[in-house]
Amino acid sequence: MVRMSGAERRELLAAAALRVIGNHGLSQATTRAIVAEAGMSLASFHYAYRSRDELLTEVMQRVVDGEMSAASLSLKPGSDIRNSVLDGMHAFFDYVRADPAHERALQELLQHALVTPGLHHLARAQYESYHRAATKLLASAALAAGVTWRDPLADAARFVVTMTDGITLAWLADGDTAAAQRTIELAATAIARLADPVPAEPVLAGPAPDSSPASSQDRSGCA
Amino acid sequence: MVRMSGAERRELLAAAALRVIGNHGLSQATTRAIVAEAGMSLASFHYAYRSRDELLTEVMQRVVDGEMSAASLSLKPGSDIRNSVLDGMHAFFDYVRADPAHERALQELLQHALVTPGLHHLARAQYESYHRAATKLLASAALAAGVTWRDPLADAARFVVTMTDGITLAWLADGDTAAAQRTIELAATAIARLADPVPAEPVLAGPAPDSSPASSQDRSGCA
DNA sequence: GCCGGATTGGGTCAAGTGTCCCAGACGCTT
DNA sequence: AAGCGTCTGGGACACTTGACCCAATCCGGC
Repeated sequence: MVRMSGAERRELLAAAALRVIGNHGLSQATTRAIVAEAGMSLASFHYAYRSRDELLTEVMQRVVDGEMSAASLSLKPGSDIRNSVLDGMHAFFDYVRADPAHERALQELLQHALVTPGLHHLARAQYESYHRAATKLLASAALAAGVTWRDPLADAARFVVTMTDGITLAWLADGDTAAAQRTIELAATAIARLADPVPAEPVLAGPAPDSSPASSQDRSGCA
Repeated sequence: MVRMSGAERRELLAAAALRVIGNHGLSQATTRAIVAEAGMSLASFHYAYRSRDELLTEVMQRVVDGEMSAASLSLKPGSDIRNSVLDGMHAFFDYVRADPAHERALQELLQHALVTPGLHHLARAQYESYHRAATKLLASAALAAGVTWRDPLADAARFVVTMTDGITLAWLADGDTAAAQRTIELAATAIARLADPVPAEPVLAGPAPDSSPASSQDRSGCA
C-alpha cells in the first residue's frame, strides 16, 4: 500500500472509525474492522495511534471541534424569522437523511463518552459546541429578520438543539420522513414564537451573516 | 445460590443487563459482567437464555412492551393545559434524573437495534410505544382541560416525544438541570399552543383518566 | 549513492469472550 | 425412599481482540 504520513493516516483512520461505528456500532469497531475499512494494516494503526482508546478519544475530540460534526444548522437570511428557521431545520434534516450512519456514530460516541471515566467532559463539550452554533445562528437570524429573542439566547439555542436531537432520534428509529417534516413545522413555529419584532426604525444596512447550508460548521442538532 | 425458576431468572438477568449497559455501555455488557451483576453463574445464564443476543433482544422487547420502559410522561388533570403538560414533563424529568443510567441503557439499546440486522423493527416499535403513550396522555389532558388539539394527535404526540428526547440527551451530556428546566418551560408553552379551547358548553361529567406519575406506563419521552 | 528516519506487512501473544459441557444437587411426585 | 426433571457451579474450548514486535522497504536529505 502506498506510504503516507502519520498525520494523514490518523485522519483516514478517524474517518474510517466513524463509518464503522455508524454502520455497525461501537462494539464492532475493532482495530481490525477499522483498518480494513481504511485499507491499512494493524501496524499502521499502531504507528498512528497508541491504542484503540486513543483513536476513539481523538474521534470524539474532532467531533467536538467540528471537524467531523454533524449537519450544520443554517439559516437563510429572510424577512420572516419563521421561514428562516424552517429553511435551516430542513437543511439540517436533509443532511441527516443523507448520512444517517454519521448520526448514529455521533450517538454511539456520545453514549461512550457518558459511561467512560475521564471522557464525560467530551460529551459536555459536544453539546456546548452544538449550543454555541445554535446561538450564533439565532443571533444572525434575528438580525436579518429584524427580531429579538425574548428569552436568553442560550435558552433559545438549547431549545433548538432539543428539537433537532429529538427529530433526529425519532427519524432514525421509524424512518417517517413526512412525520419528521411535520414536526419541523411545529418546531419552527415554536422557535419563531420566541422572537419579538424589533420596533420600527431605520435599518442600518450591512452584509448578511454567512450562514449558507453548504458551510461545514458546528451543528446545533442532535449528537 | 438459591434455586429459582427459569422465568424468574430471565427477569433478573434482563434487569441486570440493563444496569450493566446503563453504567458501562453495551460493549462491557458481557455475559460474565451480567451474571456477576445478577449474582449468578454462566450456566444459569445459558439455562435461561440460549445466547447473549437472545438476552439483548428480550431486553429490547421488554422495553418496547413497557415493562422496562423509561419514565412515564404523566399529566395531572387540571383546568390549564399548559400547567398540565408542565407538571407531566417535570415528573418525567424527575424520573430521568433519578436514574440516568436507565436512560443511557435505553439509548444504547436503541442504537444497537438500529445497526443490528433484524432488530430495526424493535427501534421502530420502541418509538411507536412512546408515541402511543404520548397520544393517550394528550387526549386525557385535552379532555380534562377542555381543549382540543389543532393538529392531528399523532403529530402533537411526536412533538412531545421530540422534546422529551432532546431534553434528556442534552441533560445527560451537560448535567445542567436548571437549563433543562427552562427548556421544559419553553416546551410546555409550545405544546400548550397546539391546543384550542373547546367552545363553552355544558361539560359531561366523567371519571378523570388514570394518569398518575407513579404508574409504570409506556413512556412518551426519549429512548 | 548512501544513510537514517519513517513507514509497512505479517505475525505473535496474552487476555477476554460466548458458548458448551458435565457431574452434582435440589425439590417434587409417586 | 426412589426416581426424575429442573437447576447449578465450575470448567473447558475455540475464537476474537488489543497490543506489541521485527525484519524489510521506502523515501528524503546530504
